Amino acid sequence: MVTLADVARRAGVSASTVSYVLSGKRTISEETRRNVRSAIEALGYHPNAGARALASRRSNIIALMVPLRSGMYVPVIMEIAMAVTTTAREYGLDVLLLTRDEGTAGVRRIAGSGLADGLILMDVELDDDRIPVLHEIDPPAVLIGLPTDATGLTCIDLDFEATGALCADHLADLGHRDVALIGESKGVYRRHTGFAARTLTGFRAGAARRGLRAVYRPCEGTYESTAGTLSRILEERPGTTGFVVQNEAAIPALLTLLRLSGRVVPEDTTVVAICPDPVASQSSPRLTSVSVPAHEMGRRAVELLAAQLSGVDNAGSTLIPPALTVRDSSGSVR
Amino acid sequence: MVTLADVARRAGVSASTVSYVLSGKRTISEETRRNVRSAIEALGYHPNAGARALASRRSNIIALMVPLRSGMYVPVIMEIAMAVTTTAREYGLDVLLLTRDEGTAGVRRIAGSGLADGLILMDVELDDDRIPVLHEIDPPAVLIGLPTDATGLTCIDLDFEATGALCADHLADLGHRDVALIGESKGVYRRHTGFAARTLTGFRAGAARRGLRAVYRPCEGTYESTAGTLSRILEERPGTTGFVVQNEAAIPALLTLLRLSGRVVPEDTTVVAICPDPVASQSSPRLTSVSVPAHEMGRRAVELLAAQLSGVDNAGSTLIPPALTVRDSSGSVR
DNA sequence: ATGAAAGCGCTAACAC
DNA sequence: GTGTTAGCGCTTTCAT
Repeated sequence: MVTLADVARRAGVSASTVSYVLSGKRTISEETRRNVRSAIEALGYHPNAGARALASRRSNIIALMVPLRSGMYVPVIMEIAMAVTTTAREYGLDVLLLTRDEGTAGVRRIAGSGLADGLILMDVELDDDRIPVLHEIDPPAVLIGLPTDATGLTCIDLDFEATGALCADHLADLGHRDVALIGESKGVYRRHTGFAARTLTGFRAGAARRGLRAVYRPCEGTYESTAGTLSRILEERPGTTGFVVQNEAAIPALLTLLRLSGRVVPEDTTVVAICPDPVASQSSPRLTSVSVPAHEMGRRAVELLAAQLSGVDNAGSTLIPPALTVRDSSGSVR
Repeated sequence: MVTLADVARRAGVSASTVSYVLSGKRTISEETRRNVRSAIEALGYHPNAGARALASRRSNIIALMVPLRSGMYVPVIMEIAMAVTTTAREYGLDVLLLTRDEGTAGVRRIAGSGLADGLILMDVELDDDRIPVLHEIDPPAVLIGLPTDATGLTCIDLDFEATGALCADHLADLGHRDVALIGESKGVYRRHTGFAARTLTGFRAGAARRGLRAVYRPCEGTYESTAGTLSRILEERPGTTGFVVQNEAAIPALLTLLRLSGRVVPEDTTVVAICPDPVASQSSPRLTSVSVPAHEMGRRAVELLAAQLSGVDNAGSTLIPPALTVRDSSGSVR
């Protein structure tokens, strides 16, 4: 193994000089820098991560805690994780992958061991059990999602309440009177996952404000459950012409079922999806949608965490305003 | 910060004793163990990861390199990543997430810095540029996928060649004569990704053996491209009644398109998918499929890597035999 | 602009 | 069964 001492010897300088060339925390003469650089190159030196972490009390690793339950908005999770990883590298950070099922013990373990310098938590519930632990040990952390009490925490999320309202407004603008929200699976609401609950709240409020009759049904996302969800909505309100779907797994099934039931999108039925853009534009017809800006959320979470690591206190919630893109599934009602 | 010395002082023993209680590498009296354990508990001690890595030359971290290109068989990647992470924890290992775009430099960086003790590489191409680096620096590593030359490497993958043949056999058994493989996007083949190429080889060989006429078309997975792919297949071979789909993104579109073209699955057309089980059983109709055992691949990759970390040389390729599950999309031709 | 040296918190001989 | 101690490879004062 090549050590810093090896590099120093070869470059004819002291160990500390090599260290300072690497960190840039001291002014180094051009010549020395060149010598050191070429010694590093020649020897194929890589600083030892453990030694560096021990001496500097910084691992340059951040932990990302992702939901374990597979099947839950997988594309969104994946895109966030990729955005976090690539952005982290731009800050010289690596990403440690933790699953949500490590729970509070995971947060304690990571913070306590110094394995990571900070955490990014996904799948945040309204009353998340990890939050008391964050207050207790107070590590640098960013939540992707918005809990009920975000006091003292740094959060970033799409403004799902505004998203729900925006969807209702769009349907109202098109003249729809009876609208329905096809939501995530029951389990998601039971766990009081923030985004689902907030979307529903916003949708109901928006619908009420615009005088729409709104119904809501959770949906597991399978073909059968989507069929059940849809038929119950149409039983209860046969005149429903506007649909908002928040469960991307249900999208293909919903479109097929509407077709089979003789409803034509967008001529007599409008569908608005809440999902990543690629999902919306790869459907047929291409769906009007509010984009879940997964990449941006991941990137900004890292930026916020990196700021904390350099001493900035950025507690507070950032809610990304929703943007609705009209595609080929929006039709107006005469 | 609580250190091992703090624990030792409180328990009235030496530092090494605490260390040995933790590692179990020495026999410790019941009483001492109890004292140490309760001191650890009382102080909320967590061993410092950096110090431990430095002293033991083991980080207890493994690196997982995943494809960056989003949209590529995302559910499979995600399921593998989750299986890797949970299995790793059972071995006391943490997982560092790297993206494929760090390439060979990433492999060098991780191995050189001692950040991770070993690597699991996904998205392995037939002639992968990371392989020479693996041979050069020879870190513990497992490839998920099968390159052309796997000499000296530990690989695990589904036996995609047998998978292709199995699909052809299933269609032949049902009496189909004209069959088609709807594959991954062109980019996947251009990059010589192993699994796609091997499936095609196996499918062609199997079809030839059984006297089937087989066509193959890549497919981007969008609705439009699936429509194009399907219509070109039917132009070329209007009598095609058996389809194998390897691109899970194309599945909903394919089913819709077949329906629109008046073909009824499984009455006059059979569809076999190569995808994770949940995808197959959530489609309508539920699809006959060869399961991509993502969870098993992730778990076994970690097991193989953990074995290497404890000194076992397990170079060689493990090909998981494919299993075909008949569901509601298989129909026989009279 | 550079060096010398004291740790960082742990592991693993080496003692007894 | 337990203690003593010498590092692991780096960062960072303190000197000059």
